[in-house]
Amino acid sequence: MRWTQTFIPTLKEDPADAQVPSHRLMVRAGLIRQLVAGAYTYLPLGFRALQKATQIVREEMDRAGALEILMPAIHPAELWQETGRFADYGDTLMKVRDRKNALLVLGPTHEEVITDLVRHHITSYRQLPVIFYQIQTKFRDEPRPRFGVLRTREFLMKDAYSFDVDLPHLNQSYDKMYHAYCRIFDRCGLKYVVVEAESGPIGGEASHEFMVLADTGEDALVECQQCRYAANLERAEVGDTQAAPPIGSEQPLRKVHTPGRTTIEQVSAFLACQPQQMIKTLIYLADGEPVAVLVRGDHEVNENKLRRALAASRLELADPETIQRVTGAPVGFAGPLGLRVRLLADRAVIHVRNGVTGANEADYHLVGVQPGRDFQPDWIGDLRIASDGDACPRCPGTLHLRRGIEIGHVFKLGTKYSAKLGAHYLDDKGQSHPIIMGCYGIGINRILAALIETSHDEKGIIWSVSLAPYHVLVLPLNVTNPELMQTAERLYRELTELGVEVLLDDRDARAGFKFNDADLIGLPLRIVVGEKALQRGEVELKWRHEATSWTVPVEQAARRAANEIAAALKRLSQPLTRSVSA
RNA sequence: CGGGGUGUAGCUCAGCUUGGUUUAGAGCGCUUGGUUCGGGACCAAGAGGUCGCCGGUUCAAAUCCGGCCACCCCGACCA
Repeated sequence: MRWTQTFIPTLKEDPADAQVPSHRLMVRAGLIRQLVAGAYTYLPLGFRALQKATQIVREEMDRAGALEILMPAIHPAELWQETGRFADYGDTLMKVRDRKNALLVLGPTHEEVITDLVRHHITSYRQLPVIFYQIQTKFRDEPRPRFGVLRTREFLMKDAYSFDVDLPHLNQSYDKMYHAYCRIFDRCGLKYVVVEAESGPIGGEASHEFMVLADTGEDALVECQQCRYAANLERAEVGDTQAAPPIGSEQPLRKVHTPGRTTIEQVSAFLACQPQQMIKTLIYLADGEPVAVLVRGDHEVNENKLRRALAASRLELADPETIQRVTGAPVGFAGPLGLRVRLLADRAVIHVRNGVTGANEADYHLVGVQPGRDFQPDWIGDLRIASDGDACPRCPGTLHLRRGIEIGHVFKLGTKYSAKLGAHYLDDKGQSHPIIMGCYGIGINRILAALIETSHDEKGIIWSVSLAPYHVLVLPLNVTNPELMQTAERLYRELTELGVEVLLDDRDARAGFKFNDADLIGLPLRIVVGEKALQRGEVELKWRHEATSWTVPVEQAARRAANEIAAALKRLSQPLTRSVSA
């Protein structure tokens, strides 16, 4: 492609509303333009990159044996009401009415639609297993679209759904998808972490997220530096912390007046103690029944863990009236001593010495509290949100808090949808069972944004060879010099014949201008055709990600460049074998 | 949905506080001509704006007031 024949509106200045690097650079490099909040047009360069990502995903899904289909974006609302998700999704569902005033949903995901297909057409174990996938535009009316292409209301997603006869077969399908995901992201040139994620009904390691580490990421995760443990913060387990050496001798229990001090900050400041010395007591309603939950003052309750520990389906913080009734004190003065409800404690609490906690009496706290001596929890375990520096649950290492961009998610669904929608199969004995499902998503747009987010410099984008809109930029320094242009055209022709994707910067512009645009759009390999080198019969090659260039005789240039590109692509598609935690 | 901010030329912004010398401006970009030509050149001449929308106040509104809309940020939310 010739630059003058395509449309690459580069910008010298940063767009005013772009905050994160990927957004800024995608706009400046002429990849995208916004239409409304959370919806972007992909311009030629951006669309080519998107197609590259799409094609890699498609090839690897096909390789894994998944079957590509295309489902509608408009769904009847009734189908969503059948699974209850019409209400669960709430305002995030985009809704439209047709001319008959029937309510339609713009699909945010396709469990309902695929399960509807399967319940009508798959009836026998002989038809299983099967994995369907599609690459299609999804719609979610996000409360807050942001960060350019990272969180939008309309986005391209690869979603796949597996159908199996039982859990062992589901695990096989899951592993297939997991490995396909590793291949996909390796080929894209992304550096990613696979983390355990909240798993829902099946439990165990039933869900993994693929994260690209970036400070601008919206997800928090922890990673162990010694072993391979990594988990979404919602999910992350915490190892048992060693007891801190007791400070001084064990003190007796004492009640102190703390008028109006109800928060950890207020009490710790008032009593001149550390938040980690305090025992925070929270009253929850688990399926309507009050329970008391203890965490250290500097920790937060992880409600997912609490829900599992209680085997509760509904969990909420108690209202002030309930707290008054259970503790005998207003909010802010609850403590574990003397409570008549079930008492659950996070492990860190039992290591506290000379602790501070509420006295279950307005305006009073207790100091010198010794867990074990002064109260005994009914249950002790991991209940808190992991924090930076916590102990790894798998090894003696330490957890580090990181931020990441979620680019993929694999999930064992079980029978959640097949049961509700009646997707059953008959086994070899004629018995009917709900089909066991898994679902597997990849945000295609996020692949591009995540790559740019983690692969750029102050000049612009640094594409991986596999996602780059073109492999090579041929840059003649002076288009009015026929000799330079003949050489540039020759390289363009030869490279194209060798299967290399080339962009020829045939604009009549100054060298510096063209160099800056070249760095901005970030094609992997640049070939400069200039007068000085050409007098020696040479052109100049340079990788975008490297600082130095080298020269090659004109006759060899195309072949050499083609070999470099081929080698780089091959390197990406022969990934290191990664250890799998599934 | 709560809190905050911004809407003026294709882009980035000034002008608004204190209404009228502003016939609405600058830089970048764009067009034409010339000089330049290996890291975002220079000179000259141009094209380009219902000042987000609706209403109000006023002799007079980009500027003051009210309503609405859009976009951005923080939070809540995110199978």
